[in-house]
Amino acid sequence: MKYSGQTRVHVAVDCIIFGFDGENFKLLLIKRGFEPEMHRWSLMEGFIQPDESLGAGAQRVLKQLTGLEGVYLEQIPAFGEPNRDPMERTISVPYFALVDIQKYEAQLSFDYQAEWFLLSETPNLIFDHNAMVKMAKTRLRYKAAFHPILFELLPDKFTLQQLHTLYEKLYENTFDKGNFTRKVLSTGLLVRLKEKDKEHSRKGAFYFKLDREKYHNNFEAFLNFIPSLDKVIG
Amino acid sequence: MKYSGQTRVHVAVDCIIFGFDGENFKLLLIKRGFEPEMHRWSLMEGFIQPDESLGAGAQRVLKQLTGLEGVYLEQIPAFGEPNRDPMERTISVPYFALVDIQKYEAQLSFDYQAEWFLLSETPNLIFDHNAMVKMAKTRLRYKAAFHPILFELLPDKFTLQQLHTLYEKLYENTFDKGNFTRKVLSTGLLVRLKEKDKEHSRKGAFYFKLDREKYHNNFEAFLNFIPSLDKVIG
DNA sequence: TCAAAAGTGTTTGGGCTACACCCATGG
DNA sequence: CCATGGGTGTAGCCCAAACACTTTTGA
Repeated sequence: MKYSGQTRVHVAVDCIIFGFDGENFKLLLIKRGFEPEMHRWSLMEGFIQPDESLGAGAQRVLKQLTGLEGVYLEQIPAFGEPNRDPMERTISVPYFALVDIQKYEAQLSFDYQAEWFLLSETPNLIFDHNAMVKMAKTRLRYKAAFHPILFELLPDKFTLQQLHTLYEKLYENTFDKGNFTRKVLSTGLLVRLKEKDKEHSRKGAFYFKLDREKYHNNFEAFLNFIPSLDKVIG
Repeated sequence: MKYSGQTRVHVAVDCIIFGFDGENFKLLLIKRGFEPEMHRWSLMEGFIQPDESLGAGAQRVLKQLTGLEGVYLEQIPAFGEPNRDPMERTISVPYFALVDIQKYEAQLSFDYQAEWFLLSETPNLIFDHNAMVKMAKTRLRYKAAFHPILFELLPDKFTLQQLHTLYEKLYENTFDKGNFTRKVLSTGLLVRLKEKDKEHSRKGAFYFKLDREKYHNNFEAFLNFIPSLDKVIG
C-alpha cells in the first residue's frame, strides 16, 4: 500500500558556503549548469537521492564542489513556496557551511565555475537564493553570538588578531581589543603555540590553536564574546 | 522540460503542539487514522498540497485539528532519514505551536481522538515523532530564554504567578519571585489590569495583559528572564 | 489575629566596559 | 630611539542575585 493520491515533490539541499580570507567574509557561488536559469550565479545545490538523509545530501553536495569532508554544516529553515522553482515544484532545505578558505583552495573543482564573492558584493542569485543567503547570515550571527563556531572559518593556527577581525566583520562593529582577548582566553578553548606571526607587526603575535577536546565539549555552551547583543544582532 | 530522472518524495508537516494548563506543560497528540501505524499516538501531520507553502501547510494542519488560526508556529529542522516512514519515503518539516489551551478546548474536534498529555508523560509515538518532540522542547527552551514567546501559551489576562510557574516548569528550575517580577515588568511589555485573581490567594494578584504593540516590536529583542542560562539550557 | 501569598526594598559582589599603560622589535 | 601593533592592568559602574521585609485580606 502507498500514500495514494498524495503529490510528490523534488527536495533539494542548498549550501550557503561561508569563508573568511583574513579580511572579509566571502561566499562561494557557482554558475548554474542546467536549465532553468543556466549560467546564472547560484548556490551549490543538489537533489536528495533515494537513500540519502538530508544531512548526508548536504555533505555530498558540498564535497562535490569543494572536495572537503567533515565541514561544519547547519540546517536552516526550509524554503517551500509553491513557485520558487519555475520548472517544477521543489522544496529546498538549505544548510550553511563554514569552511577554511585555504583548505578549499587547495582542491578547487573547475566543473562548476565556482567563485568566492565578498559577502557584501554578492551578485543577484537565482530563485530565492538571495533570501537564503540573507537568512543564513542572520542565523550565523545569531549562533556565533552564543557559540564558538567561528573557529571553523580559521586555519588550524591563527592569531587573536585574526579572530578579532573575524568577529568585527561579522557583526559590522568594533570590539575592544583588550576585552575581546580576555574573554576569548578565559574560555580556555585556545592553546598558545610557541610560534609567532611576524608578518603583521614588529613584536609578533602568538599563534593559537583550538583545544579540540574542550572545543567539542563546549560546543553547546554559552559564551559571550560580543558586547551589547541587542544592538548588534537583528 | 522537467527535472527528468530525479526522484520525487512526499513532504509532510508535523505539528508539535504545546499547551500550558496553569500547572504543567502539555502536548496535544492524536490517534493516527490511517496505515501504517494506525491507531497509535502520533503528532498531527499532513502532506503538503500542490499549491501550498510549508508555513501554510502547517497552519492548515493545525486548524484542521484545533480550529485555531493565527497561532504561533515556528519551523524546526527537517527530518529526512530515508526510512523514517516505512510506507514510502517522506520528508517531514516539523513546526512547534504554542496554543492557549483554553481557546482550544472550546472548539475541540473529535475526528482525531486528540488528547492532551503531560509533556513529562508523553506516550511512545510513531516513526521519529519522539525525536521531534524532544527537538521541539529543546528549541522552545532555547528560544524562550531570549525572546518573549511564552505569552502565547497564556490566556489574554494572566497573573505574574502564572507566568512565573510557566517559566519554572519549562526550565525545571526555580526562579526568585522578586527578581522575576522585576525583570518582567521592567520590559514594559505588560499592562496591569484593575481586576485581581482572588482564587489563589487572600490578597489577590493583579491580572496583566500584553501591550500588543510593544510585544510585536520586541519580538526579536533579547530579554533575559532566566538567570544562569548555561546551567538551565542544554 | 494569624496564615499565606502578593509585592517591594536593600545589600552585595562579580563581571563587563572603557581606557590607560607597558612590552617587544625592526627599521 | 621611535613608531607600531601586541598584550596587560585597573577603576568604576551597572546589574543581577539573594534575601529580608511589608502589605493585604479571608477565615
